[in-house]
Amino acid sequence: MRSEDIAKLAGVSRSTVSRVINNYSNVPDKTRKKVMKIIEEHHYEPNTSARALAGKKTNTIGLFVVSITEKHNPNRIYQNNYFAPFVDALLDSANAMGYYVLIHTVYSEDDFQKVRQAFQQGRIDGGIIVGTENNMEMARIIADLQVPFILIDYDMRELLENRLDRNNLAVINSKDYEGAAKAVEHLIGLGHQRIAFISGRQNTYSGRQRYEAYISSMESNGLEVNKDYILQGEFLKMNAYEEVKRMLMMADGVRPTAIFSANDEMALGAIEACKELGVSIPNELSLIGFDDIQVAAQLNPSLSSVRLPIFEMAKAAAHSIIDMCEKGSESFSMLSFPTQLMVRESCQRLVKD
Amino acid sequence: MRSEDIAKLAGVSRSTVSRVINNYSNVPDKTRKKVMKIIEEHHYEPNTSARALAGKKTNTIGLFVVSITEKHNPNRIYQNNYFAPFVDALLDSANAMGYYVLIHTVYSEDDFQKVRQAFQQGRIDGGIIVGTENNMEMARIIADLQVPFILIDYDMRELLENRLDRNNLAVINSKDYEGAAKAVEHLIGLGHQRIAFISGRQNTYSGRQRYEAYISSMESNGLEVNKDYILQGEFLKMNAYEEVKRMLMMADGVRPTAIFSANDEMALGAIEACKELGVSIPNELSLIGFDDIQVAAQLNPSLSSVRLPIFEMAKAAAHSIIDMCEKGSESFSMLSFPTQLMVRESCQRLVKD
DNA sequence: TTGAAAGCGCTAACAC
DNA sequence: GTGTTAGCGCTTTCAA
Repeated sequence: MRSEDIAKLAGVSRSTVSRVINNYSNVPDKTRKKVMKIIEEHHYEPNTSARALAGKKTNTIGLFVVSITEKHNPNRIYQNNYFAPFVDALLDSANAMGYYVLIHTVYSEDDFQKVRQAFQQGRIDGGIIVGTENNMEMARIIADLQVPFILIDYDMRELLENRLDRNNLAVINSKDYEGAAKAVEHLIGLGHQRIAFISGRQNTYSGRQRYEAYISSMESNGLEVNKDYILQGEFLKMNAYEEVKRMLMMADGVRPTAIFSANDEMALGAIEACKELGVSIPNELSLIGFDDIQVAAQLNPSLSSVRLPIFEMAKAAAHSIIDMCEKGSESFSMLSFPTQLMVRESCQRLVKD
Repeated sequence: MRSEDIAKLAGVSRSTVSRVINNYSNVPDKTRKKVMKIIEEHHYEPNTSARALAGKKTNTIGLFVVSITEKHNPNRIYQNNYFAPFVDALLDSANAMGYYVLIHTVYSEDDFQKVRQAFQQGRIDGGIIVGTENNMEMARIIADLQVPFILIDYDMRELLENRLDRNNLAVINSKDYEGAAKAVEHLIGLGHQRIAFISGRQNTYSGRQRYEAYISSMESNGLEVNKDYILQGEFLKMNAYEEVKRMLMMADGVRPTAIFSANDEMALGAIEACKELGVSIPNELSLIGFDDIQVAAQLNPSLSSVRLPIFEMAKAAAHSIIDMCEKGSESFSMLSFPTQLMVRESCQRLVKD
């Protein structure tokens, strides 16, 4: 069934059918109704390719999930408690606004070509990029596309240094720095002074932010930053487990009394290490994670963690990209969402002895 | 940059460019190379809409995630530990085969129109439907589309009764019945006789299968099926929590010694109820769940559970649908994947007293 | 082995 | 207001 068939049945021309479909004002109510009736009766759907070819939008946005370092991580990105809800909320919002979402994973630099391809092939009107790395090279390629795009969790400073604050480009971030600072301050408030930090990957914006917040919160409170207390966890549970175990076994006399982990996944590794060495949480060691993954609240003791407003971010991303697709954007924009410290059982006031 | 531009630069006609792009055999190596060079130099990508309009495939498959009963459940489908890895694996496989994936959620009967629309608008070559319900009405609509489609976890008997074993249609299931039977037999093997069951939604295939397996395993082992021991959990943690609490408080003298829960989510509810009532797992009560969600292994005590081969199913779905899109299918097909019982700490041999 | 030309289903500029 | 017509960028007969 094509628009011509509808036209014939309704006794009008294809142009009129097109005008009805596209809600043009210059068609009288009577004609509109007549045409709509036929359309509905026959479940007619205009062919998207033909519309796109004739200059219309595709009403499709691309979501590219970049996860290069995790290419060989069995615990892939959708298992990842950050991306799953992000994808969920994004689909919800986009679908509710009548948009389709094309999702593509990017597990290698090569895969990244898919982003460009999806545009050049005319598959999508705009795109969103979210991932475990925030590669400026990629950001530049995207910016050069001159097409609506949203970057999730990118470093504004780097973006500005590279003059990537272009039109049709937007950045949506969470306030990781603020969240991490809250976590460290909370521990300090409980009397802790020897606070260890399990670091994430430094090639991610959030990894760097959380690290910087730890350092500066310690320093601004006059606390010593002990290098032995800074563990390289790479955001991976396994690494954190090994590192925490090593630290607890080594620093026997002067163990830290608290750990701030740059994500919950690594906090789980820390918990395992503690269990193995018989170190009690929170009695002997307080622990705070980051991300507030689902398990956090279910653990025993439940894990304090910094919650990111993933849903709000995804919703904002959907609205923002669709807005840009439909109206274009005359400016660069940036949104930054606040975090929330979820205080649970894994932290305790330090008892002086 | 259009094919005509490439043609001019290469000194050939658009037809020849098209032949090169589509890998036709009747173009000499020399010409092919010449054209390819220009294409690569200019990062030319043929417009998908134009190709589709001219009769080619879109190389896009649709993934429809149906979750009608969960429309208002804050803990939506992607949080769902079943769908997240399914989506992950499907994307992986499809993308690796050069296919794009269009994902759409279906939260209402109305939304279901999107499935039909996606086809009629020419957005996708084939589709996969996965969800929390297995509605025969929907299956029929899909079958009538006469287009490559895969149904995940549908009841074959119902499908056959409705004569929906059509060409271009395939079903991929997990052996829930077998898995549930294994779980119950395991408990029986540990000496349990009073085994309670937390039931899932009966409007799902897996919900029914797990229920039936429980009943028949009990009966075939000569054990009494006590109606008070069959709890309506609806696959929801909250319901399970309430029901288990009610049962434990009521059936005080003759408490069950074991519980088989139709999913892990509900097992978590059971754990909470036990904790509250001071019932020790596994000392006083053994517990097995279903799905083997990520938390299961991390709980203390860790939760025994039946693992579904989600990844394998998703991979099979991707391969199968792409195969159907490319070659069509002259028959109906069905694949059924085995489950695996993960024995952990939440079950104990019954000590006779 | 190659090119010319028709056509896929739609939109939009133009004419009436 | 409405119809006619010329593309949009590609594939694919058909003819050479």
